[in-house]
Parts: sequence; structure tokens; C-alpha cells
Amino acid sequence: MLRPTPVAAERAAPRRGARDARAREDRESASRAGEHRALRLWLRLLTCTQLIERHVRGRLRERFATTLPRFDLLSQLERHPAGLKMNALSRRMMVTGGNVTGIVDQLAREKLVERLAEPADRRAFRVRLTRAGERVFAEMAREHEAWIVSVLSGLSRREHAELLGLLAKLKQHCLEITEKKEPR
Amino acid sequence: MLRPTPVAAERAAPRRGARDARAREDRESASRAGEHRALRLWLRLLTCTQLIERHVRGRLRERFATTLPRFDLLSQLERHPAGLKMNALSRRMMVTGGNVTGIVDQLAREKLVERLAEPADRRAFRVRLTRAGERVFAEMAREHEAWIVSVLSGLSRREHAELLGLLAKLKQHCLEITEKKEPR
DNA sequence: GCAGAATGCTTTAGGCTTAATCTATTCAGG
DNA sequence: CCTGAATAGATTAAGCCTAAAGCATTCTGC
Repeated sequence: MLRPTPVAAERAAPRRGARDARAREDRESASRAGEHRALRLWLRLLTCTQLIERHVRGRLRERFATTLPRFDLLSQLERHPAGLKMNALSRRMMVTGGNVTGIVDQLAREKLVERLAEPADRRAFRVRLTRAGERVFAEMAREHEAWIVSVLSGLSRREHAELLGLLAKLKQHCLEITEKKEPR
Repeated sequence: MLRPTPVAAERAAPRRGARDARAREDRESASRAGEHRALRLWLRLLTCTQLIERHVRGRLRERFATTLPRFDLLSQLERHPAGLKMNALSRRMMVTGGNVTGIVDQLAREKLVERLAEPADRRAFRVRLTRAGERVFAEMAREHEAWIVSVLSGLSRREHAELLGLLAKLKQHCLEITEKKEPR
């Protein structure tokens, strides 16, 4: 039971060389197979993420009339009670600074976050949760965790660990590649 | 070696019952651990997808002055030379119909796709690649595959298969959950 | 036939996102 | 000091995306 070939069924078993008319396709079959493998993996990764993301967005919307970016920003602040600067938020959320400006504007208007002057640097300021923000976020976070647990409950504890490990490796490699290209 | 507790290092090993002051935290530690596990897995999945997506978007932009949704739409059409109806595109791309309308409008303006009347149903039509669209897409697809292969090259062939299998299971479970909630 | 439901697509309003550009402030060398 | 570079945020224009509403056409059951 070392390798039950878990996805063997995916290729329609086109016995090699069985169709002369398709010789051109067969010619590059080795490298093509490798490339298709990567492509399929990427598409599946994307699909999974989108499915979960859509699920969560819908829930946030119907339960709390809010959005994922807003929730994400609040959750970053919740992990940093002293507050975060705009560029720190931008880096952690993996979005551009202009984007953060808009979201903070909204949340500040709703009194869920506040901008605090940074005495040491008059260009910058700290964004921090208000009391109301903490209360509202705690409520949302509780349900949010339940949604995630539920959506991932199709995998066993062990599979969770395996997936986490594989994604760690993938993430590390992505960071290396993209850092090389965009040294920033 | 049946369960090497792969994520054991992540919690600061609070020996059970060793700290009376933390009794409340320890009480729910089992379920809390499960929840954090799921949350961390989800965040990592999201990060990986975003890293790759951003990489690809940047490349498409700098190399072909195009965007991922446009590329995605062309690639769907490339797999269906006879053309696809709008709602089929919408389903395959996992976006709403109104969105597809806008992207097809653009691509049609650039003469990369064309709308063909559907004699059997005058409400609908087929969207199909033009010759120019085929040519342009072939060029892009070639490079795109190379980017994906490169970005996934940090994992071995075997790890690719494992990841693909785990994601298949996850995807299946997501589909079941979201279908139940939104029968559509 | 025909009324009502369903379907295919578009439009609209609003939020997210980016890249590019701008202003204000800080920093680094001379 | 003072000038130029770098940094922190905000702004802008343009594109993606959604949900909801609207229009035209087709289907269904009577």
C-alpha cells in the first residue's frame, strides 16, 4: 500500500502509439505529460481556494453584511493589539497600499478601527482596533473558525498535516522565485 | 511511526495539567487545537494560491499586456473549438455571468473571440476563438505552462501526486458542502 | 394555444484591486 | 544646513467581480 496511485483514473489511458494519426501529440508526450501535471495541479489548487473563498465570502455577507478583505484586516489587527502601520497591513494582507487605505477608511468610518498618530514619524500612523472593533471581530471570528473547520472536515487529521507540509514547501519555493524576480 | 505528530512543535508543549492557572484554556485544548489547525491550513492554502496567482498575473501583464481573467477565458475557449455559451464560460471560470459579458466584450473588440448566433436558441450564442485569438493564445499558453512548471518545480513528482490527491479530496468535500447550501 | 416559470444574457451599482502618480516627511551625504 | 533619495500614505484611472434587476426568448403544464 505504498503508492495506491491515487489519481490514476484521471488520464483516459491513451495507450501510447495506438493512434498513428495522433503522432504529433505523442511526440512530446513525456515532457507534455510533465507540463500537464503541473498545470492540472495549479488549476486544482486554484479551484479549491476559490471554492472555499466563495463559501466564506457568502457567509460573511449573509451573516455579518461584511466582506472578506474587511474581515482580513480586522483579523490582522486583532493579532497585533498595539496596532499596525499601513504598510505593515499591506504586506500582511498581500495587497497594495492604496487598497488598504480604502478599507481602513471604511472601517474607521464605522468606528471599528482608529488611526493613531505615530509621534516618531509624522508620515505614518498606527491603525488599531477600537473596543467596538474587538467586540465585532470576536463574534465574527468565532463563526468563521467553525466554517473553516467544517469546510476542511473532509480531510483527516493526518491528511491535514500532509497538506500543510506540502503547502509549506510550495510556499517556500514560491517565495524564493518571486523574490528573485521582484527584489523590491 | 504511525503518527509522528507532525505539528507538535507548533504549540508550546503545555504539559496537560501542569498549570492550574491555565485550567480554562486547557479545558478546550483539544477542540481548540483542531480549530487552529484548520485555520492555519486554510491560510496557507490561500497564501500559496495568491503567490502563484500574483506571479502569473505579473508575467501576463509584462509579457503580453493582458490579464488573468482574459487568459482564462481564452484558455476555456481553446479547449472547446466549437465555442461555448456564456453560461458555460461563467460556470467554468467560476465567475458570474455579468462578469463574463464584460470580458467577452473586450476580447471581441480586440477580435480575439467572436459571438456566433445559435440558431436553436435565439437567446444564446456561442463564443469562439478567432484565428487571431488562436494564434495569440498559443503563444501565451506556451509561456504560461513554463511559468507554472517552474513555480511548482519545488515539489517532487511524488509530492505533486500527493498534493493533487489531497486537493481532489478537498475539492470534492467543498463541492458537497457548497452544493448543499446553495442548491442553485 | 397560452399563462407562468425558467433560462440566457445584459445592465447597473457598488466594492475590491492594481499600477502609477502625487504630497509630505524623513534620511543620508556632503 | 541642504539637497537628493527614500519612505509613508493618499489619490486616480482602469479593470475585475458580485448581486440584483431587467429584457427577451424558450419551455411546461394545462
